[in-house]
Amino acid sequence: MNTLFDDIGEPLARRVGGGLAKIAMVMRHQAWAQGGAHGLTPTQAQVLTLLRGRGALRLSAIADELAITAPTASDAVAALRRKALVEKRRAAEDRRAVAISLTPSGIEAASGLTEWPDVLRAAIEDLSPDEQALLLKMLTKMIRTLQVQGAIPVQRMCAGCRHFRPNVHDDADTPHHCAFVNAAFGNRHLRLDCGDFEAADAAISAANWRQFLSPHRSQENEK
Amino acid sequence: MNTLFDDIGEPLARRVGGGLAKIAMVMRHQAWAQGGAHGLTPTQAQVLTLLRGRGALRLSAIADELAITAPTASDAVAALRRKALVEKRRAAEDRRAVAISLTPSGIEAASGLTEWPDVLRAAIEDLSPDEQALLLKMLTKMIRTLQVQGAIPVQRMCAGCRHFRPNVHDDADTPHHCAFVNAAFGNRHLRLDCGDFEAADAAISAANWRQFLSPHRSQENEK
DNA sequence: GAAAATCATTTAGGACTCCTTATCATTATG
DNA sequence: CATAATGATAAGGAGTCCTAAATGATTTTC
Repeated sequence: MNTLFDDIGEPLARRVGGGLAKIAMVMRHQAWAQGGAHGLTPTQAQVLTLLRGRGALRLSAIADELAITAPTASDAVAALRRKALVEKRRAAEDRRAVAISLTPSGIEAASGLTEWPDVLRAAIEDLSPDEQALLLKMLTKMIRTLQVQGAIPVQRMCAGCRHFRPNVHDDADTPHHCAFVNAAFGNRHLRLDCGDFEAADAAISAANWRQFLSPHRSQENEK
Repeated sequence: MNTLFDDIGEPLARRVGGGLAKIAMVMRHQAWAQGGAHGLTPTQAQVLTLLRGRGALRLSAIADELAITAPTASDAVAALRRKALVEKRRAAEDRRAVAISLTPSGIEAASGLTEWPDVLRAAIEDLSPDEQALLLKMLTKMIRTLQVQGAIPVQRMCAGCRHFRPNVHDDADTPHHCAFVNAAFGNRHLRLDCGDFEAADAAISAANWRQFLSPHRSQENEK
């Protein structure tokens, strides 16, 4: 079982990390190229995309979501305000805070951003649908781990959602269930940013997670 | 077969891309945090790591590998030279070019960089070994696609190497073969940066690739 | 209910990243 | 040999990203 290759070279996890780093490099490069066409930097484009999906946000929320410090976020937002793509208003509930939202031209700019750089899309679509579904599941796992570790803020994803019922159906194609829309779905449908997300409490979330990881519905089934 | 979820929301490839983007975000954030401890920026750390693995390089080679422009690479190298971590020498063969190499303190700094940020390593190691092997295979595919498209320079990876013989063994655990070390290996052993890499010519590379993608050794076996 | 602590954000300042365009040397090429 | 093409750098500008130190606004505490 063990081969020559198991004992030499870098450990598997490190090689996987190296591969992810290369993908990340391409994404960063693409982000510059794509944003440049619209006169936007990667960070600015990210802010726009974030606001498009989430509506008005605090500065601190933007900083958290993008894993940057508040001053950096403030810089980026100021640049966008200069370009009249966002506007700042004092928040009603907490008048220390500001609510940042897209202007009409910001909405337009953000929608133009949706188009993905072809190179990366091609690389993803080169994988079979099954592989893509599997990859999505693995990414979900990794992101969940990062979230639990506190490396990124809570994501609005199926894992961690109150409505998520992993591996409750016998159909191998669509084993999961979403209680919100009351429908079965599969790994290929897993979401990383769902508008209907509601955080589950810790105990449920942890139980769900175990259920998601190991599809063996041993005890449950016998009842 | 088709469910409600297939018709609403973003397409699978886009969600996968979104997941990769989140991972990329974490990596960038970690790169700042890790480099900061050594007084290095992410780009500088990348240059150091690259030189550690590859020895002396031209400036243009560094720029290509990191997917940045020559001026940017020049900036980063100049910053490293100021810190006495690299040295520049005119190349012997082409006196327009410079050969950039690590100084003793550069070697030391580069080896300190090897330690990965725990958060991401944990996220990868949270996947089962089988999943990691599968992920590595998918990353290999994606990187190969990017390489064929010209988005990144030729990588010194198994896919594309003269010594690679994909799916020639019946053993499901180690189906591939490396003619250089003359040993069987599996997906979990795939390399993205191998010192023994030698580029295969286009025809062989393409044939290998098809063989790698579809493990059905139909015709070959009957001979 | 005024002083103190806390919070959300901004300023200030510095090192770099990244780009485009332009300028040198040096090889190639016709 | 004169005209490309190439490898690297300079100049210049917008922006990223950080830490540390202000501002205001809002709670807390005595």
